[in-house]
Amino acid sequence: MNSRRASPPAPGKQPVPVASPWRASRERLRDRAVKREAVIRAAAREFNRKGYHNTSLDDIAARLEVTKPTVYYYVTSKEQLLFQCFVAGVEQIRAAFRDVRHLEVPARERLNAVLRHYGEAVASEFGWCMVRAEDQDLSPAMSRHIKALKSEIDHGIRRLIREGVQDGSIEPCDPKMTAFALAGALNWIAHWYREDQSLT
Amino acid sequence: MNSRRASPPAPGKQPVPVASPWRASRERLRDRAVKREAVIRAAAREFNRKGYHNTSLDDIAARLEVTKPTVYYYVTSKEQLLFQCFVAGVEQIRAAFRDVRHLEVPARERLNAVLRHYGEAVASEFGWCMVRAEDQDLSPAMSRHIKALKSEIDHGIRRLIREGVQDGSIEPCDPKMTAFALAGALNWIAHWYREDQSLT
DNA sequence: TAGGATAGCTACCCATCAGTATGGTCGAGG
DNA sequence: CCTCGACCATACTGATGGGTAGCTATCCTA
Repeated sequence: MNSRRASPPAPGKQPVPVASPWRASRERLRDRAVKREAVIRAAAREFNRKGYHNTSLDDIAARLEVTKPTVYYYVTSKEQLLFQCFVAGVEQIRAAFRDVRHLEVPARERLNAVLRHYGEAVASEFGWCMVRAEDQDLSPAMSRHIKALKSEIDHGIRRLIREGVQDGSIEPCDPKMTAFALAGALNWIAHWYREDQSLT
Repeated sequence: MNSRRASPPAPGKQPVPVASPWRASRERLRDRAVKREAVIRAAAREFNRKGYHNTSLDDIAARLEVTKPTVYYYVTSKEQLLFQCFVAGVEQIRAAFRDVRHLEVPARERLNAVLRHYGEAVASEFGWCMVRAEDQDLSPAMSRHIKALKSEIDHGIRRLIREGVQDGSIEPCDPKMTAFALAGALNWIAHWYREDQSLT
């Protein structure tokens, strides 16, 4: 459909507002990590736009103005690409938990802070990969890894709810179900990522 | 991977607990509609288990102990299959709205009834197709159709919330955001469809 | 009992796409 | 200069899977 192939004589006119660490072969950066991260971000953007299965590695490569083998130079498989996007998204939430851990405020406020970061992470470009990525698309090993990360976050929320109930800042409720409902409501944000309203 | 091909001499030993309207060629039913519905249900089950893109039409056919062209005898494409699953799921929720419309109880109770049916629909075998089906997987025409159906349900929930706020059975809130949160929390059920607890 | 309609199967086509073999280019160190 | 290695492109493979052509079997009707 869309013309790929960014040949040097004809640079094309693709809608690529995102800066690519490659640009011209002259100014190639040496830094592997930077480029690898750029690959993952580009993959997340494309997955976000078209879905995992509707995105080919050629698409991702074209978005970066390189070719598929270049992508494979930085990641080993498409599956790993999705996995890395997932981890990047989850890491934002884990960071939120760490930031809040040492605060000396009621659990209710800590929960609010975590949920706000949670919502922002879900609304970010990695949000799709976290929420809509099916574990069926991943190998059993990676699926287990992801389940563990998700479970860690879930239990973190439950713990904050329990603490909130204990210190009185949250009215009594079932932590398990409440955590499910909260996570569900926030995850749902990833389905209408259009505006950036923040709420809690 | 898995052996398909249900040849007449060797019926195989697939785990097919679900009754198939075909069984043996001797007792073939005449009823097109029944079989068509069976195809859609089988598709929904497989999509639910393995995801849309990880399910081939051969898988669905094998589950019914028929072959792929037979499936195509009842539906025109895989896309239409997903669409039909979607419609079947949404129809359950629309029915809930119709059932409740004429009740003479506070809006809060009507909302609760609708949400309960909503949750049950999401937890059903069509739940996945409603919640996790990406509109990217469908043609623009079908995508519009689905968006319209979703929007209808969303506005139905908002209307109930507004009415509840007016008659005092629901505390004041932003109907739009509240509807989003409720739908999100319930849709999230489709991600851990394991137990059948009911809650509101 | 011929003929048509229904319903299903075997065998195939072909587009897509993940992943790779191979070779070329550029910069740095000898 | 001249190689070595990092980096990237061209061009391929191989498999999967959506969709189809065409044959066959059964049943209903005239």
